[in-house]
Amino acid sequence: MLNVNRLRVLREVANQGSFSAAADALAYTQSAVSQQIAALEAEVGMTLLERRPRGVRLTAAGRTLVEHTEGILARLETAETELEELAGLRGGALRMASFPTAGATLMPLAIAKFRAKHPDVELTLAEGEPEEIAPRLQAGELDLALLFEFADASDPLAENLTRSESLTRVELLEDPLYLALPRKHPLARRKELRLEELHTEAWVQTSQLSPCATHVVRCCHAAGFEPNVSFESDDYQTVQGLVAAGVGVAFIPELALSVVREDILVRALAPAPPVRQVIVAVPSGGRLAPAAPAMLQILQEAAAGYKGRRSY
Amino acid sequence: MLNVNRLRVLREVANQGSFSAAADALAYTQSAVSQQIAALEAEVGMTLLERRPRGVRLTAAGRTLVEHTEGILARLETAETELEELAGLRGGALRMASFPTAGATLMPLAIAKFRAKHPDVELTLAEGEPEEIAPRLQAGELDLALLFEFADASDPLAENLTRSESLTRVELLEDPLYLALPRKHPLARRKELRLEELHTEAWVQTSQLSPCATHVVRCCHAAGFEPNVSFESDDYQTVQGLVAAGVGVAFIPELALSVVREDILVRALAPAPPVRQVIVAVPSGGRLAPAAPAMLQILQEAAAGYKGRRSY
DNA sequence: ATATGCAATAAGCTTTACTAATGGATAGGC
DNA sequence: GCCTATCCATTAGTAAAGCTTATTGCATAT
Repeated sequence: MLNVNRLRVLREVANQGSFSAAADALAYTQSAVSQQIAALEAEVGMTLLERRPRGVRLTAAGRTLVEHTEGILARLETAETELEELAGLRGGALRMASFPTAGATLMPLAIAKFRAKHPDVELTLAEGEPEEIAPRLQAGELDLALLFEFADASDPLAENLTRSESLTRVELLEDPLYLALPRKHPLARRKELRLEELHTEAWVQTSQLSPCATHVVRCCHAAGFEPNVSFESDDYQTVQGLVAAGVGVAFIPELALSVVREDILVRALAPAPPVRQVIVAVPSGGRLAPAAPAMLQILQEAAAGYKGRRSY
Repeated sequence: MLNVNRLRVLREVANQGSFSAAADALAYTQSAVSQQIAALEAEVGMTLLERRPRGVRLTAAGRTLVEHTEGILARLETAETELEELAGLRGGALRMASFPTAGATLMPLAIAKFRAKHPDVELTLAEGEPEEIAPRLQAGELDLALLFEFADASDPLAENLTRSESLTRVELLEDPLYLALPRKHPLARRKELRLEELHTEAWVQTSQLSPCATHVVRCCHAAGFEPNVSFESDDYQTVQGLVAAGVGVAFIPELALSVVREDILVRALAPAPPVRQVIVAVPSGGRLAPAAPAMLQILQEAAAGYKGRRSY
């Protein structure tokens, strides 16, 4: 049986008029295209493309094959479309919310992917802290939420979520916290730091009662000191600015480190860094939005792209 | 894009009613089928088959997909058929000839494969020694011939073939010669033998003037002795019988060893075994039969299956 | 209870398919 | 006429896909 993916390559070459252009269009290398076409020609035992100085042209055999390829690919698309209709991904909406950091990193990626795959589902995204979002999900105002919680802590939100019968939680990603220091800080030359070594520092934090701030304080207590909080901001770009200005040091989660200012340094905490668990929550059972599983899958793929790329 | 081969697996499962049966039909293992279906279901994000105690049944989504699959595969076949028509493999005939050993081994395999792929080409096969066949090919009585020649020798046939403008030769396979001994022969315990050690033996050979016999004699001369030929037969089953009966020892090419009698032993010759080169000859250029390239390709595949399975 | 038929999973290996790097041919600029 | 840009082919190395073997688990029939 002819390999349909190779046929798709052939069609692209025919459309573009050259191997190189087809390679660009398919996000392949020219070599890959050349090899696929060579394999296809070997398979059918004839030349499909006439090589000419400024590209290629279809032979009679090639033309025949491309015509059928159009039909085959069209039919494949029809099949996919029908499946989407069955799955309810044709029309409808998906109301989402996420905590701010993910809203700036994971979600845009996932939304772009989802749009490409299911252009007819209307997506909306709200931002908010976990403690605001969870109730709205339970109330049916949202279809899918991106939350976080601290695994070790007796986090009341986490308790609520795990117990709740009406919500399903899926662990998406572990987001470790790193320490941000001014570039000139004396401890900055070390690759790893122990929390105890920072007991004399001034701290920049997220706002007083937020789970992140609470957790930072708890960590410091565990390390035997009370953090001296000099400033608070819920925007990690601001936090980076404050650290750079020498106002203090700060914990910043990896997801908020997609952009790191030149004038600060990021260091891992030894032995084990504190971690916040990023989770997706959706209503259980019947109240699950048709598009939710598809979005969940895409989120998991996007999250996989974030794993194992810690550079600090 | 959905993977068409997976769709084909799905269709087979739907037709057969169970993974295991589909696996048999496709010459896969049950595991492979299970994995392909699992991958397909992950891809579309829904269950395609309902698992039931005595096999599986299609879900609505599965049914949709199978219907389109039928169309897609049908179109693929149409494409292949049209290509065959273009290549002239629709109708027409291919007149072949081969030397006897290949006629009993390689050719049946190749013919079966070719028939499956191009059922409308009428195949004929004659048997004969290279020296009879080559002239008939040149005369246009044949479209494709399987010959052999001895590489080291100043083989007049080989000379003729390489020089001839009207024939194209393709090297197909190297067919090494082994030594056959009666099971009780004193030298039989050794794994490899040197030709010199056999100068006192009686020999069973192919008929006097055949290229094989000539070559054996030449080898013996090179090893410094004149073989004492006690018997001649052109049928290697007969040769095996004569060796078993203790009439003498014999050279037998690997291709003739697909069946080896229990009461003889086969040994390799050290340091390098004599080899006969199996080649395919076809008329050059315009006189090439349309079906010849396809058959050549199939022969090469069949020959690849013979390589590297020497067990002696 | 046990055997049987079927699917899922794990681990290992082979094959396929891609990338990167390089070579060779041809047309067009200068 | 030579240089250079533009293409395709080829080779080697690597990552991913796909297959096999072996094992497990489940449900029904004996």
